[in-house]
Amino acid sequence: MAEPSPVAGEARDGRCHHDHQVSCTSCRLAPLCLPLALETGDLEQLESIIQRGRPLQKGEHIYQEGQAFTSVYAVRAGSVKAYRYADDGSEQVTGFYFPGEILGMDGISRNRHASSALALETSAICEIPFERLNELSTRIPSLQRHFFQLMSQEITEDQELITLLSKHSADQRVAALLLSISARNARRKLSATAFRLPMSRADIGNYLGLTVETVSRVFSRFQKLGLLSVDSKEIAIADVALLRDAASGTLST
Amino acid sequence: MAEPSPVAGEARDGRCHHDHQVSCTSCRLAPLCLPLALETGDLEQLESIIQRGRPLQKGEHIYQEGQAFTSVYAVRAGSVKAYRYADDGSEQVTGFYFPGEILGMDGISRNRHASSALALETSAICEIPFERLNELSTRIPSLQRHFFQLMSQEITEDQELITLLSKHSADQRVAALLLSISARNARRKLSATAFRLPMSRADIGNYLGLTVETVSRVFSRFQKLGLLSVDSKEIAIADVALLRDAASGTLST
DNA sequence: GGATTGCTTTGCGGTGGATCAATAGAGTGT
DNA sequence: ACACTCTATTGATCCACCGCAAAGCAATCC
Repeated sequence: MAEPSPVAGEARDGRCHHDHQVSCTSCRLAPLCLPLALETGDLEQLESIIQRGRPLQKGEHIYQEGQAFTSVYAVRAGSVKAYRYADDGSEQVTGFYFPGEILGMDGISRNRHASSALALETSAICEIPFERLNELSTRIPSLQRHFFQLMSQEITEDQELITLLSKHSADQRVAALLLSISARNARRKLSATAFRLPMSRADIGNYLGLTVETVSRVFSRFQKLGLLSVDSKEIAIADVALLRDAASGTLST
Repeated sequence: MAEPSPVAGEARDGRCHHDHQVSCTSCRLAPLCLPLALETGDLEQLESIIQRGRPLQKGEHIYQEGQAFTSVYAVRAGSVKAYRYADDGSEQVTGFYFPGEILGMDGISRNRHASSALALETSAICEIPFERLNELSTRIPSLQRHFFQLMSQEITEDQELITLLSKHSADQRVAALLLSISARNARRKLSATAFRLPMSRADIGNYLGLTVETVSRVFSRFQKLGLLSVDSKEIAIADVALLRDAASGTLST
């Protein structure tokens, strides 16, 4: 069976159709640009339904579990933590979102958000009303496809996290998170080796199924082994190769 | 902000638009019926793109990781295990699928299946070519919506598994899986208290992030405590309340 | 039937990460 | 500068689960 061709006209060089950088913050479409192929007219329509909200302060919620679902959201600047409550009332962090990423798609199935999301720092978030996106999608097939892909990607990422939680050691989990953040930084043309973690150790531990203490210990050990240098939330990856070894479990010491 | 109204004409009583039971196997649309509201003409169109494949034997693959993505699949009879490979080559079970459920949606994002799926027993699987579904969705808005919902549901379920793996003990994980299977049986009008597990202990352990031995020990303990009776793969839930306690971690002994 | 193979159960010792506790540091407001 | 609070680090102990090993049991094949 023949392989399906990639979406026609898909942007390939990390620029959107406005010829903006992926991480551009002036274009309202920024978070959607990368894999999107649209006619100019369609593009204007899409742009018109995206609402640019006021900046959110650290700790402010974008939406909360159980709230009526109306929109998905795109991060334009800052960072976001998504979490849900387990039956025992404890918090479970389900993901971190950085500029150019979409969140809130777990609310579609029941017309109600299945998780909460809050800003980890002062952030700019775009609101994309889902009903209008839905209508637009029926008229613009490539947009429909794009959203199917975004949701599918979310599924894939969740499954990767499942694998991480199910099979990997504390070292591997922390290494994998750092590499993931590093890669996402690179995608935004930012430094892949030095960055600031916007979330607390507690959030990291919660996300990775570890305690704060274990996360802290792993950071200390990694520093001692020369994989990276840690200054509270400032991380500098010193040896990517070793860090990859740590992530795959093949680190010697 | 007003709450979005539910999809107009949505089936509410567990019957599809052919007035079949949810679990009907004679209707090719069975796995899609429950939440679907379509005009008769649309229904025929949808039915015409769904392909009924030959029965799969136990162990046969529906698709494999890395294969070109062309279709999603609906289970009509039997059961399916989905799994992916971790970087170290070990297997990670990401889900079990029963009649009326859809799988393969993780392949959409990269036009390539992100996981493999195989029949756990002799099974009937419908193939739904995604390109044709895509076209159809642009013409039938409620179908588009329905597929968004299915994918969103997959995300929610993955996140529930993440919570399970991250925060819960072996007892809680096993109890949760049994309750999930029980609930899915009930949805198909089958017994919620007595059923046969189609998957091996190894699969269960792999899915839940536990070893075979631990799974086996938990089954034995649950039996000793009178929560259920276990005869290899035949499970009979003896005390649902206690099992729920076990799932929430409030089991006394 | 007997042998082979694969799956499940049970026992026992080891260990990675949780838990408890104490300290140190960073951030915030006065 | 101070006190106060929140977050991070480090140490010591403990336990749930893993890993190995052996035995029991079921299905399949010759």
